[in-house]
Amino acid sequence: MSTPAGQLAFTDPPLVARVVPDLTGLDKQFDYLVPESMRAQVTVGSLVRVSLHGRRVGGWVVALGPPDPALPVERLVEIAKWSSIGPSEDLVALAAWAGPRWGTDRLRPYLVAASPPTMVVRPRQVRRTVGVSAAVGGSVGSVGSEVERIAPLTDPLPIVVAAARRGPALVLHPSPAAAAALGRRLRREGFTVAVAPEDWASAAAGVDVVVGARAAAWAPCPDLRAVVVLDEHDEAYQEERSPTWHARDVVVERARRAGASCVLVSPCPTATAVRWAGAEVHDLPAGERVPGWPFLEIDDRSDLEPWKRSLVGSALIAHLRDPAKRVVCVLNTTGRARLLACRACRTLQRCERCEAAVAQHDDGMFHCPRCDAVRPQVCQACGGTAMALSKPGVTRLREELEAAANRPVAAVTGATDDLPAGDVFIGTEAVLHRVRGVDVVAFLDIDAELLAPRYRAAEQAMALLVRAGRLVGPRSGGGRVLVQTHVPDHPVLQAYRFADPERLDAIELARRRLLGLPPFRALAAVEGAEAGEFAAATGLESAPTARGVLLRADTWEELGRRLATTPRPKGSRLRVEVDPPRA
DNA sequence: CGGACAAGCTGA
DNA sequence: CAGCTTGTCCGG
Repeated sequence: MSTPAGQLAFTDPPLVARVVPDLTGLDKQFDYLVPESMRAQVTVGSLVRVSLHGRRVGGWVVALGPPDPALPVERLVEIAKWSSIGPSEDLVALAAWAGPRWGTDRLRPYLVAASPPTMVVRPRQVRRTVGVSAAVGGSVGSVGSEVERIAPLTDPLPIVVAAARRGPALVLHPSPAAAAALGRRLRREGFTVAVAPEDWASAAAGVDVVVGARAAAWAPCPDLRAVVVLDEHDEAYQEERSPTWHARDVVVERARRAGASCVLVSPCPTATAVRWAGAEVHDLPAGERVPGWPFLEIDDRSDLEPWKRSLVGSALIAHLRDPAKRVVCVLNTTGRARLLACRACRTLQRCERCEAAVAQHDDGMFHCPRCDAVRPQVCQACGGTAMALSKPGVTRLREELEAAANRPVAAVTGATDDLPAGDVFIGTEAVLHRVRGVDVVAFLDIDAELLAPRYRAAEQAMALLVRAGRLVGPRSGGGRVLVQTHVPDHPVLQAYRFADPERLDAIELARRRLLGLPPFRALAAVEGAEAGEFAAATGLESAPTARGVLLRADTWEELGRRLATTPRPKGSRLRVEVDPPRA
């Protein structure tokens, strides 16, 4: 095995590794010499330690090859240590694709997601039970790329099992806990399963199914044959920090490169998914579809005069007064009120410093959402102290609901630790993640979601209604979702009511195409003091927004490439969000 | 990222 | 001009 070092130095050409250091804010790659003793271990993707500028840092090998002619071998330092196996070569290549796709030239965020949580010396061998089917003709492109539109209450297990039978499969679920539970069910079906990220070593060795949440889009899965994305519409699939990569888009590309099938499953697939699938959007037959959709009760309040618009309507009161019912009320306005007017002089209350409309928090004080100024509840025009709450929040509504219900009502916010006792709750949409065993979920102001000034508003509202529907269960069980609305004919409400979300596809795609929105064109939000300057330098179509600039291009590739290659203004702290969820 | 070194401010 | 802060550069 060991040969005199002197001989090798003459016979073996030097091998150079290009290394991405694991340092945030250093988006550069460096070349290192691979020592003879490490040649068997160091591969593309390996986690190594190298000395950089006098200190030891971890990093990833992203390429191996002969020395760069511009950089003589004598100037290179040897890799100090091989630490762990890492992402496979094809995942390193996928990371290189993802960089510009989400507007960056950094590989690190993706390599982190693709790496084991703890060092792995060798894959942990687990036997596969399913034979690897022959690769599909060697041609690149997905086989069986489709959207499966199931009902909110339909069990997706048969779709996952079918994929797992096809060969090594990667299955994503938006929630880590649900992904782990799905893993247990698949084991009971007889498959070998690795749950990402904890079973990274088994996944790398090869199992029947790798299952996990968003980051599992980057989990190892050798010989990948099938990909399944469950609840494709869920926003948890998009990384909230920059780069804002989306797990669905990552696995769609991954499947395409591997020649694997890819199935996106959802009761309300996004416009992106529907356009991607083209003709391959499959629906359940009506007989199976309708029972899987919860009952939607629409409280049409469009005939009420604006000043009579209490957010506690008669349909809701009827449910509240039924002591047998557990009711959850959803309102996405926190604090006491988001908009207030003086009862005496009718002046809308604004910030004295910056003129923005002030909100009233739980402490009763007026807080400016823009400049954070605080002042007591006194009208800036006439000194009056009585206020009309034009846009009341959770705190104020809790009192009103309690009066209407004649029983205790608990407010549940993101900050609430333990779920309070009782059978009536009010909170922002976070409450839907906290409470279970519910008879009625009531959206006090669904219009705020349906008509929100965000291009994905309709799809996001539908997702919210689906989540609520899963909480109340099937129509046969008596559960119901109640919406109070001034737009009872809104396509989202009608689609839900008739268990027929297919009708939304054409409407949504036409609107997106007309307005030049994804999936037809590409969008990015840039925020920060230098956003305007940077936007101009990209040469892209730009429009100012409240917090910065919105950039547009015809394709994600062009948008991302310009964002990645345009130099940032000197000490700029820019926030770049490709496909911003709140735009 | 974090160390090295240079340029700028303070105090006598 | 020492002593310190703040900024810019750079790493293989």
